[in-house]
Amino acid sequence: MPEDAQQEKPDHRTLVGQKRRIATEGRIVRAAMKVFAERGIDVPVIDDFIRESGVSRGTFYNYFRSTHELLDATIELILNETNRQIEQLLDGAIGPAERMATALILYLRKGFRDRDFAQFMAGMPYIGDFARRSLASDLTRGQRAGEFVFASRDIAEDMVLGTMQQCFRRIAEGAPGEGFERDVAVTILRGLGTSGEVIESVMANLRHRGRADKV
Amino acid sequence: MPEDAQQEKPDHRTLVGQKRRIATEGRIVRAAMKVFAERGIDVPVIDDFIRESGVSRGTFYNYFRSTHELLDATIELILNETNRQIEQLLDGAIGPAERMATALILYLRKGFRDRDFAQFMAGMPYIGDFARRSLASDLTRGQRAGEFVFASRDIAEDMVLGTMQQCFRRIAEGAPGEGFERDVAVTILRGLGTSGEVIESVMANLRHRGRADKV
Amino acid sequence: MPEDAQQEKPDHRTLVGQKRRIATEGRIVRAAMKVFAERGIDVPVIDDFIRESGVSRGTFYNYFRSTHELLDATIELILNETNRQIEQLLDGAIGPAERMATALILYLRKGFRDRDFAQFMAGMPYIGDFARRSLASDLTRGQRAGEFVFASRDIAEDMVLGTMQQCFRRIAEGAPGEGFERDVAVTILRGLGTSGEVIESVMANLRHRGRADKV
Amino acid sequence: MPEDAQQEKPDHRTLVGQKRRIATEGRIVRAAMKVFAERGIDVPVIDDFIRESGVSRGTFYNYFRSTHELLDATIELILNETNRQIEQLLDGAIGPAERMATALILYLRKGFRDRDFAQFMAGMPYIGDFARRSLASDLTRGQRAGEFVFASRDIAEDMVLGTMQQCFRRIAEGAPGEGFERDVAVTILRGLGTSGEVIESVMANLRHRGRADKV
DNA sequence: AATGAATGAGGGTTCATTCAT
DNA sequence: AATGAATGAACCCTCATTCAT
Repeated sequence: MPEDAQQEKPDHRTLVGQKRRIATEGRIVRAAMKVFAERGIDVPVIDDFIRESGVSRGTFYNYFRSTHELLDATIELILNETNRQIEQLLDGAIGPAERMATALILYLRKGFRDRDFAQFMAGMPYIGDFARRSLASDLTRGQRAGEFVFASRDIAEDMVLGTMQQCFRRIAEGAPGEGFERDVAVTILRGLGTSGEVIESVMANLRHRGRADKV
Repeated sequence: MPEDAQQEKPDHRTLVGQKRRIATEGRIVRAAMKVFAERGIDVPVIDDFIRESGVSRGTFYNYFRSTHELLDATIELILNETNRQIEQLLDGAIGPAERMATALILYLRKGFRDRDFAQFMAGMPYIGDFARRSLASDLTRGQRAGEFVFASRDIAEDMVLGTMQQCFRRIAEGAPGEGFERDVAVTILRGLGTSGEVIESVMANLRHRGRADKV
Repeated sequence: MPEDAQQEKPDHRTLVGQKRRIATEGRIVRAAMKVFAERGIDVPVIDDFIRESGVSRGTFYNYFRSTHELLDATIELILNETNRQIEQLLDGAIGPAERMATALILYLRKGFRDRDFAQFMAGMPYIGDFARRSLASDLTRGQRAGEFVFASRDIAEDMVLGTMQQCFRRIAEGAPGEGFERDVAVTILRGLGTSGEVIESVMANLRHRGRADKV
Repeated sequence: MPEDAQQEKPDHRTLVGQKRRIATEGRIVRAAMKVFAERGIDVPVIDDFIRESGVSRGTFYNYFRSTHELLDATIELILNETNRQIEQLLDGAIGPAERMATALILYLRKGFRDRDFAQFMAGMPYIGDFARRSLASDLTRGQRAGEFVFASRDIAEDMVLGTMQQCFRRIAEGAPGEGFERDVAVTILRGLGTSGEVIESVMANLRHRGRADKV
């Protein structure tokens, strides 16, 4: 019966349409990260995004109604992706301080390999809000385990995030010297009140396991 | 009659003109700090500055040819002024760690008293460049004196500046709890590798001298 | 199986297709009347019509190539339908003045019952062109019969149409008082030069026959 | 003293500025009437107004923030001006019916002389709101004086305005025959219930006085 | 030196139209 | 016949900058 044929077709069309939608949205967001990294968050104009992504003006507006909406989507995508990658290498066997050091180092290394990423992280004022979510629980656990000693968790957060942001800026501007990311980790652990012995053992472990070479 | 004035006192005229120039420029820059604090550095438009300062469009352009030029002038003015105030309270009698702690605390307190200032400091990515100048020599002296122990002066700078910027953001968003600025100082000194004893004595001294209550 | 249907009943297929065509076109035009009524004739965009009718963009263009084409079709449909309904109640037994009064009243009553219709009639500048066709012969007959006395048939038309349009506007804006449509008919007949006696008898007849309560 | 000179100058500048503002606003509104007349109220775009008036985009927005705001200003200006002209010729010596007939005729004659004006009046749906103000009191007075006999003042208004609007349309489309405006006046007076004798005397008076030839 | 009306390039947004499925 | 993603021209609006006074 013709009616059956009618039933089937829409499904096929719908599926094809959905796939295309997702592909196009991805294309725009990928391009957006690069643009935001290169030009900051307030300066770029819609034209920059459509030029970089290769879609038309109209298509851009089919997906995002402002650069701000696009920025949110971009941050979400980039950080989720990175966190997923890093989380894979952070299995539960290690203590809070080592976990913290590893994560920081992996983040920075990603910045070394992908200059756009470093610049993106350096320039986003809103990243803090996103990052605090994952940071908070790590700080609490480290404090309970006695590996972190700080008077205020807020200030601890500020220190970690602020330092990381400045370091990303440095990476983006031109590669800092050998051992940079390890030194950053040591500095931050010190600021978190981790004892010298724990710091030494953590850093030694990292060297052995080589975990931090991935990502 | 104006004509007489013209004939008789060309000098007077010039002097008045010069005074007016300086006064008008000051008016614009004062207003600009508030505008930059409230709206960031990329968003505000010329109209915001002339509305806040009360001068006309044409007058604005007599003094600054772009918002960027105005931003530079504003940073210069604000930071010089603040540094001068703080320097008065930092006579040579004290050691590098205490000097560092005092300066940081005084900066933060200024943020507490003047929310615009805190927001301004939180939002300026370029402030780092300016601040590093004064920071560099302090770090070197502290390292020589053995009060700071860090592997990389670059990273030490990043940590100090990054942490401070995040803390200004927190101040701007809403007053943090009691003892905030002292805790920040302790956290930063730890990050700089200052030993626990030195930190304790520095913080105790601050309490006695009460220097940090000024500014 | 669809294939069978194809082989066996090409006629059936064509018929179904034609029926669907007509049904879809009707759906779009119905929706269009509402849209034109609510938003006027220049403001609505294609999106308004496809949203209201529930068809897709592509389908819309299968039927109408512009909103102007759609407007023409809509006017044609609405007025033809209304005229057919009214004509049924206007059998030849009555004289020109009574016929005119009845038609006007029936039109207005349709507006009372269907606010969209009233708004549509109030907002269409082109309706005049359409309505003049049916109006012209009535005016001529009334003049010959001596029930209408006017110097210019053009002006008589303008008066009838203009008054009706304003009255539809009033209906659309909020229901006018009791007896509105009868008063309108009297006013228009007066303007057409109908004598007081004829007007009275016409209006009395209307009351008796109750014809005007339909539609 | 120089200060005096300073005091004087701003005044002069201000005055010059104000004059220019008024002149420019007038230029835009004049052009707008033509554009609205030619293209209706929803179709024209900002470009049409700036092309016709010869000002720049930016200047347009210095005076009006939307075409709607411009339309309001235009209606206000055109109708006030016309009313003022007509009012001069309507001194208190004449009765309501004559006053009404004269005003209608003068309005229509203005349409004859200025085709843009006729088109403007024909196309403005909002003009009714404006015109009703002046119409209302005339109708009331005529009713009290026994020269108008109607059941509903609302409907009387609708009839006058609706008829006039259709007649302006006719004028705009191409000049109607000799005696058009007098016939319109007669038709409207009839619709208002004015007796045949009063209508005759009013129309005769108009012929004698010749008042209606002005404007 | 100060004023503010005028300017127009640049950027934001909408929407009629096409076309592969 | 029906669908809806993609397109880009056309429109809207802002705002840095100029310039006559």
